[in-house]
Amino acid sequence: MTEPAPPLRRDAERNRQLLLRTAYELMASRGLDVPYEDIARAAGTGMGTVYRRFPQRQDLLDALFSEHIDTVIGFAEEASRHEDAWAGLTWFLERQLEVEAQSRGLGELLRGRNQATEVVRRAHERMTPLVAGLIDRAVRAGQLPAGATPADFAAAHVMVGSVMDASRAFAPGLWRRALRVALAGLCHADLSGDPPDEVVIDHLYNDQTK
Amino acid sequence: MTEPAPPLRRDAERNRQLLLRTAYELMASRGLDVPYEDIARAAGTGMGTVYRRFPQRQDLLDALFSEHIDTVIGFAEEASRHEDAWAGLTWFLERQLEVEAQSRGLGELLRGRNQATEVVRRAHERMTPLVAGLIDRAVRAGQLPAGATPADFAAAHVMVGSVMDASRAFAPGLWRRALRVALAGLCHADLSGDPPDEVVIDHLYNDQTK
DNA sequence: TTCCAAGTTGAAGATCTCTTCCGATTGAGG
DNA sequence: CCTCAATCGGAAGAGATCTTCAACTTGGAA
Repeated sequence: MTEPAPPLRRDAERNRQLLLRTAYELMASRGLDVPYEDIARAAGTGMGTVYRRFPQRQDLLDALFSEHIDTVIGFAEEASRHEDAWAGLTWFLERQLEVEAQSRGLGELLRGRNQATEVVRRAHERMTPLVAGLIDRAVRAGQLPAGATPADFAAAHVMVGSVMDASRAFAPGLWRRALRVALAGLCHADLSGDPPDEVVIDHLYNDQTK
Repeated sequence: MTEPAPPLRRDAERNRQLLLRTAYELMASRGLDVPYEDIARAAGTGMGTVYRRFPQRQDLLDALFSEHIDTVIGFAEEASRHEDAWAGLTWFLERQLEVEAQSRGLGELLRGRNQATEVVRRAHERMTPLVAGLIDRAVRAGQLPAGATPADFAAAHVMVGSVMDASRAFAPGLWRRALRVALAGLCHADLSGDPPDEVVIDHLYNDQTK
């Protein structure tokens, strides 16, 4: 299926790596919308080089973040094996947010504030059932109120992330306080009424309303 | 101080009102960043007319939203007179978010996702002490944990607002569930450690990091 | 009715970013 | 060393939005 992909020329491969490092740095601090021209200038190449290697921005995002996303998937898997379901859930959410705290761009990607990459979509497809399993266990254990859904954790993720984005510049640790609030809220709120539709979680993470 | 402001010619005043109505509608659904050209076209005027009446976007925003903002300030005042401090806080937050649910643009303004207008800044200066008073009372009444600050409510506001923005298109009522989570969280979270700096609340609402 | 200051319009220049493209350069096989 | 396909660089055209402005129109006072 996938083309054999002939190896790059030595100089091209060097530029590719350079561009990836440069783009990662820029997106970590400025978010995903860094203009190609800025990336090229910071890397000392021409724009054409960026476009040749990454014709679509998605190509760049995939190359940049797929390993980080795999890391997050790994967190979900490890969490799902946790004996204490609630501990697993909180551990997972905190790990994921810690990763996002390191890179504004990755946060935008994981929280769907931009067009979701196929890679991100698949990641969520992979993680949602694991989270759902943890939630079921936590509810049965009386750690979470009945009615809690994966969409509630997605919403909590978005909520804490919004505080992170709003405060990154002047209070980089404030999101942890917001996380405590969100987690305590999930435990104690009445979640019995109008359960979020199944598809809400997809929309929450994949909507392109900007 | 303020110029006597000579009355507008009849046709100009008519256009002004038309532009305000049109801009309000567009910003309610699309947010504050609607291009002037779109407003002009929708109102059936030329762009020059919009610029003549509202040379800065701030002028337009002030004219559009100041009365709504006064309404919200009124909510804060009414809430501060509530006998039950916690009930006052929840009532206020819910009223404010209901208003924002009606207008995406107003939400962006009140939550500082764009450059804060002077009007908005003053509104927060007005409301913060009222909220602080309610919080003090609620803490003394044992309704809130010690350590709760106005910044925590600002963060809750931002958090619920982010869910509102992310879900407006496909689940317009989802924010109420997020609000229940946030409020329950404020009641039950440990807020004793590292209290947010006094200025955090200003940054949260007024930062232009976009 | 006349007149002109106030008002209106939309083209046009400025910016910003995206995207393409072609002439110039270069790595690596022969 | 030679050759050429792969690669590079950056100018240039396109699209979006902002902002200004000169020519045209009109409300309303005299």
